Amino acid sequence: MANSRKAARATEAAKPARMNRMQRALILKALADPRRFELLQHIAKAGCPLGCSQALTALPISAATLSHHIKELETAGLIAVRREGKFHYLSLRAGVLASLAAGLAALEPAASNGR
Amino acid sequence: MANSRKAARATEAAKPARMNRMQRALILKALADPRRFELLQHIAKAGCPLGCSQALTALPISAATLSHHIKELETAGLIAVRREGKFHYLSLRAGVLASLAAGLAALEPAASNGR
DNA sequence: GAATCAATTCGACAGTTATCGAAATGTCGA
DNA sequence: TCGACATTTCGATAACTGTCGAATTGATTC
Repeated sequence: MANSRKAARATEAAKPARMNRMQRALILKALADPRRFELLQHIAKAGCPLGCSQALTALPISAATLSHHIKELETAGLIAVRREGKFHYLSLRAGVLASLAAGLAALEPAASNGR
Repeated sequence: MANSRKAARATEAAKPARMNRMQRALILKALADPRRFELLQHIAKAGCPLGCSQALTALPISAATLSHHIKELETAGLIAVRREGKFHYLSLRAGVLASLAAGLAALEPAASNGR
């Protein structure tokens, strides 16, 4: 037991860590809502952390709903929220989407083999 | 000549075609349910097309529920159902998961790569 | 045709979720 | 402290979804 293989955290983004099914289900559920996906896209494209107000102007939803979606994305581990006084800034958490993508792609049987 | 991408149609699985957001939302929704994901995993692992009855013995759900999940996966375009007389066989549709995975991975800003 | 098995559809129910307005919390400047 | 602004929480509602048993459709065999 004691599989402590989590110490290699040097460069911080190139490792698609394996994720368990609970985590995966959370993430997929978070991504499955179109508004939430759109929000995530905005965060991803922004380059710098995105302010909530900017997100609010970019999406046709109320502040309450935005807050709800932010919480979902954060709970899923997809984004990080930096709270700085009055403002909150949203940014992608590196590696999570890559992990998921790797896991999904791995389901396919290598594609180009004959049958 | 300019469209050399179309010419590579022979082997037919190595190019992640772009998918629109409606399609993507459908697929993500289909994947977001744990049972459905498990079913998809079974189909993927099976190698040969999986019979409904086999799927039914592999999952702790009723036939009605299985049928519902199969329809969801099929509607999303994730699986193909070959109907052969009394029996139906489920198989992965190649390229769909890969497409989705590519799209998701592309959201991340390539992290530590010089690009 | 009748019986049988596989799969789907129907009708219903329980649990979840996206959404909003209103109220509350928290932060900052005057 | 007060007021203005950003964000969250609360309460409620409508819509959706997973689930099942029962009824149905469809194919095969007797």
